[in-house]
Formats: sequence, C-alpha cells, structure tokens
Amino acid sequence: MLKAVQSRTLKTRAKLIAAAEAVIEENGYEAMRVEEVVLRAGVAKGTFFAHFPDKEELMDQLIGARIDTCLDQIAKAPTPQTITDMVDALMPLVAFMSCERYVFDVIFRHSGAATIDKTGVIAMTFEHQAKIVSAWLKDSPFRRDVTPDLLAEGIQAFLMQAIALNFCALHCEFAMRDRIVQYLQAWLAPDIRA
Amino acid sequence: MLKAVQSRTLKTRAKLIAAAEAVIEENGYEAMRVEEVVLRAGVAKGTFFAHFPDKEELMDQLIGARIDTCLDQIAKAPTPQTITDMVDALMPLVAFMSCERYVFDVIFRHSGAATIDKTGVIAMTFEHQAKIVSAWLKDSPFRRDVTPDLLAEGIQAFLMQAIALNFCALHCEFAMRDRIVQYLQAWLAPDIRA
DNA sequence: TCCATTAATTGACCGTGGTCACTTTATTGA
DNA sequence: TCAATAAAGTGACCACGGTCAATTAATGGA
Repeated sequence: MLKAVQSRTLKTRAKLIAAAEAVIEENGYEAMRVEEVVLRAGVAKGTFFAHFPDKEELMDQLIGARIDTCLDQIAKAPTPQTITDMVDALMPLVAFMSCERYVFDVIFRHSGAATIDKTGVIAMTFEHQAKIVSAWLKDSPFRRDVTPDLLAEGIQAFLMQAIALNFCALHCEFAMRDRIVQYLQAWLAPDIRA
Repeated sequence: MLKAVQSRTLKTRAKLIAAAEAVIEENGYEAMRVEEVVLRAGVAKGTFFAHFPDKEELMDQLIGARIDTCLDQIAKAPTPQTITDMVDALMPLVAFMSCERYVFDVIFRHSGAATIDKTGVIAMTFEHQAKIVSAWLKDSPFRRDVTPDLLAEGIQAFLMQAIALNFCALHCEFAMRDRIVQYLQAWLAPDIRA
C-alpha cells in the first residue's frame, strides 16, 4: 500500500516546473533563482524543497528534458555514413550543451549516475546518446578493432573536451565543429599506415 | 610608475594562503570556508576578497600548485615506452585530481583559460601536462598519423572521462586505471587490421 | 459525520560567499 | 616634518540556497 500521491502534489509540481521554465525562457538557466520560481508559482520556498532535494535536481530535469528532445531528433534521422555527417547530426545536441557555461557545468556534474539506484535524467540521456551512437557504429565503415560501445564513450569524451575548450577565450561554434571533426577523424578512422 | 605593492600585502596574502592550507589539511578542500580562513589568518573577511576575486581563485592557486608538484615528478621520470607505463606515470596526477569530487569540479571549471590574457594556474598546468605528454609521444612506438599535440589533447579528454565515470557508483581506483589503459590503448595504438 | 492519521505546505531562520562605503596605514613631495 | 594622496584593511550588510518545527489540508475508517 504505497499509494499516497495526491493530485495537489502533481499540480504544485507542475506549477513549479512551469514557473521555472518561464524564468529560464526570459533570463537563461544561470539567472534562475528559487525565490523567483516560488514567487511565480505562488507557493512558499519550503514547498520547492519538498518537491526537489535541491535546485540542481530541478535543473537536471529541465536540462535533461531538453537533451532528450535533441536525442529524439538525432535518433529519427538516418544513420550518418561519414564523420562530418555524424558530427553534423550531433551538432544540435552540442549547441544546446554549450549554450551557457552554467548549463555545461550542470551537465558535466550529472553526466554519470551518482549511485546505482539513483540515476538522474541527464545521466540517462548520456546512456541514451551512447546507445544511439553505438548503433550507428555497429554497421559503419569505421574502425572495428574496438567495440562500438568504447567508441561511443570516446566520442562523448571528445565532445565534452571540445565544448570545454570552446568556452575558453572565444565562443565560436565553427571552431568547435572543426575541433570535433578532427577528434572523431582520429578516433574513428585512424590511419596507421602513415 | 606602477610600483606600489607593499610588503604588508605579501604578508597578508601569505597568512591567508597558510591558513587555507591548514584548514584544507584538516578537513579537505570541500570543507574550506572563507570565514574560517580569515579567522585563522586574523584578518577581516573583506581582506580576503581584496586579495582574491573569489573563493575559487584561491582554490585555483592551491589546487594548481598541487598539480604542478605532480607534473614536476612526472617530468622528472624517464619517458614511458609502453601504454601501461604511461598510465602508471600519470596515475599520481589522476589520484590527486580524483581525491575529491569538489576538487575535480574545480579543476574541470578551470581547465581552460577563461580569456586570452587571464590564464589561471590550473589552466597552465593543463598546458604543461600536454607538453610533457606530447614530448613523450614525439619519439614513441605509437601511432604517427596525427600530431603528438592532438594525441596529448585526446589523452586529457580520456583522463577526464575516466575520472568522471569513476565518481559514479563506486570510487575504486583500480577500475579507473583499467579504464584509462583501455582508452589509451585504443587511442594511441589502434589496430585497424582487425 | 466526525475524528485520527498521514501528507503537503508554510515562512522564519540559518550558513556562507560576496559587496562596499568607510577607516586606517603607508608613501610621496615640498 | 607634515600634509596630500594612494593603498590596504574593515565589518556591517546583502543575496540566495537550503532547513525544520509548526500549521493546514486530505484521507480513511467507525
């Protein structure tokens, strides 16, 4: 008998999420304040923390949802056959992940499951992304001396690296794309004859 | 005529850094509180922020110094000739970088130069590390189809990835080392004949 | 219908990083 | 030697995430 969740609860949570989305829409993720959210939702501050263990948890859900949208789009498209196609397929995701330094930091902190039982939304999107990319690689013209899973993990590492470097000095999306292409070329299609 | 720095300034700064190191020694980086530091240093809170733009800046210096110590040790040792030797050479650095989740996050946030002119201590250690590894690779039995600089960048990406994953679920150093070896094997010595 | 029990909500309060107008101390030049 | 000027230091104050004992609302018998 663990039936207990009241409809009131759902309504309050929905109000909080809607308010947060509105605030973010106006001023971006970094500028989101818990006080502003509860004010707009018309509830007390304590209520927020009754629904989310901390501010980051809400961020995890909101940012995770956005990533999932990107991934659904990516999964829908045909399997890329070249590295540049692959990079271009991933670019919408990369663009969102690098839209704000704060967003990138949150994603980074949540990119792995904190514990076995408590996997966050963002952590799940990373597994999802790895699955998509791994599936691409299962039947691809790229290297086969290591597993698609490992290659997918490596791609994630390179994406994070490219985005991190992109936040340094200048914030130019073209340089980032070129860097990713370079990384994935070396990672997916090494040419050891040279 | 931009001669102005008083000896008092140096003394105060030294007191602050010493106090911070003492606090960290006792309770770890994450537990460091600015109030505790200024209390021990015998100065007012405002003085702290006259010397460091924010708490993270002090962390950058303290953590950066520790990383530099690791790198000096690494640079002193003979050039590793196998991948496992290379990983073992890097492990002291990896061990420090993963000693606390908080430390890793600070390192991550500061791993790149924020702007051209204002490069932090940690950011400089990353360049330093890349140089060391790149030098190893210049005369190595590993792949030569891409530049040593690119390989070094990739190694950094894989180290960060391995440490990040290691914070998930369980915090076991052996698994981390194995993962790094696997990554670097695939990165440095691809076998596309397979 | 009413009461007992559990769930949801509240808001005063706290911890901690960071600010800034003001005070104190050092330096410079006549 | 002594203002005038600049540098260093101060601490009350603020912003904001997070806590918790108390309060209010919902639920399920009898």
